[in-house]
Amino acid sequence: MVRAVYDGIYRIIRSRIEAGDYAYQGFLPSENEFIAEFGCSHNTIRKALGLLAGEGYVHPIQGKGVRVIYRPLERAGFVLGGIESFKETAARNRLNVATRVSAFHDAVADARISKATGFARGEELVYVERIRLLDGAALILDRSYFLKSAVDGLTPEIAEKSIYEFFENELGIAIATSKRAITAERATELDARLLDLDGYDFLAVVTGQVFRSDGIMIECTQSRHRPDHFTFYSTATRGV
Amino acid sequence: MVRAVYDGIYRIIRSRIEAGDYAYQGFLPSENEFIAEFGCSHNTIRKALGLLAGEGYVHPIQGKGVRVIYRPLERAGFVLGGIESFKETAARNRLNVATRVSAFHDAVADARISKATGFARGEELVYVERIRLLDGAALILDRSYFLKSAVDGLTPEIAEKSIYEFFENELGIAIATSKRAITAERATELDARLLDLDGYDFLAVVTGQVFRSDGIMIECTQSRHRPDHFTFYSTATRGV
DNA sequence: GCCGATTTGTCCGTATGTATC
DNA sequence: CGATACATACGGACAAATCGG
Repeated sequence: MVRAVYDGIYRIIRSRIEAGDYAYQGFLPSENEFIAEFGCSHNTIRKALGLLAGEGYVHPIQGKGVRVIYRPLERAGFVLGGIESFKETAARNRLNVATRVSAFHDAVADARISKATGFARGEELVYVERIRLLDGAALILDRSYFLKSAVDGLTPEIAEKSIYEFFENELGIAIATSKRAITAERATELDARLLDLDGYDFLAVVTGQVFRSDGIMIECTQSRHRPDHFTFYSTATRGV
Repeated sequence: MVRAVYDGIYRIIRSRIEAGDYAYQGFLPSENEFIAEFGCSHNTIRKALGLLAGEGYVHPIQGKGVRVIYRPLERAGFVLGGIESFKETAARNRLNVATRVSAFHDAVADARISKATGFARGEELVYVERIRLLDGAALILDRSYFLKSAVDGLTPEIAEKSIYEFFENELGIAIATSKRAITAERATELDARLLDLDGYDFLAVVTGQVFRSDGIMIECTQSRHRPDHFTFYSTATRGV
């Protein structure tokens, strides 16, 4: 895929910030300096800087400059908040990761499922239950409903690897938008049976809907995390 | 403050979506139709639509249109994920809300505080501990450090009302960016003493940093929520 | 399969407003 | 006041995806 100009510039500036080339609390070069460096237009630079601001790397101040507010994360754990798959996350954190599929069967959205997931009543689905292991400990329980028509050819073997890779490489599906809700809940019998709770009797729960690039919801997943390995990061910006 | 054109258009379209004028899974009018309606340029409409997409209201599909993916929330609780104050949230949910200040004193950032909050060592701070009551039940414990130089004139009486209103109206401070991390944690002795835990022994914890519009961090707050009243919403978009 | 109309995506150049110093 | 820097808005051009004939 050929990348857009603004995306390339965004990545370059982001990597410089992460490398510390631009100091925390310092200012980036001005927009005009970037225009001179990259040979692009005002709007293109602004789009790249807008992405960085939206992700909490920088903060623009009218009349002064664009301040760097990024610092490396201190607490270990999963970096969420953007769209990042389990495998990507594990790789970033250099952990030994495995997935075990504990259930895999078809289902039809009845009233209960429809209310919980947002799929329409009667929709044909596939139910997948996965356990995520880090360095041998079962830390995450994923319970997913997929839109059956969208994941034709999905097997337990594929689910053990990465369903996202299957989406993108085999089915050519581009994931675009996802919505998540984070809550904290008491661990259930099922959680206790499938996870290494290590004394914990509560979990951090992420319930998410995934939309294909044509806007159709194709997945609703509930991820139940042992709390000591879970952190969800989020950045918000108020319209000035 | 005079609002920007794109912001007004964004609000109009958003309110139509929330009112159901544009159906879930249906398409918005095309960009050209909006241009005709609002009498503005292509880019201005795109900026408004970009805001809606970023907040999970719509999902644009190249060559087809902009699909509505918003639906009213089902689960009661706090709407977070954007920047919304406790009072705004309570008003939206029509709850009877009160705040009690349980501690209020100056502090200096030592090694421990500096590591936990991100304030520099030696920085002069104000520590504020607040309990949020909904319909008489103590559900949330807020423990905040403020940059002393930025909140001059802050009193316990003001903290009982809204510190954000104090920021914006008295001090003329505009809050711009905030970063948050969500975790689930075991309730402490302090939590049990100050909150109505109602049998729960764990909490949803939001640790957040607030940046003033000049990019300086002025607040670091940890909000500890009883889990049955807490939900954090988030929308993510993967760069196509 | 091709072509043309429609729609969103990207990029440019320019102008003007507003805040900071 | 002027210089600098970010913010907003416009108009135009072309690319890419979709859909219907």
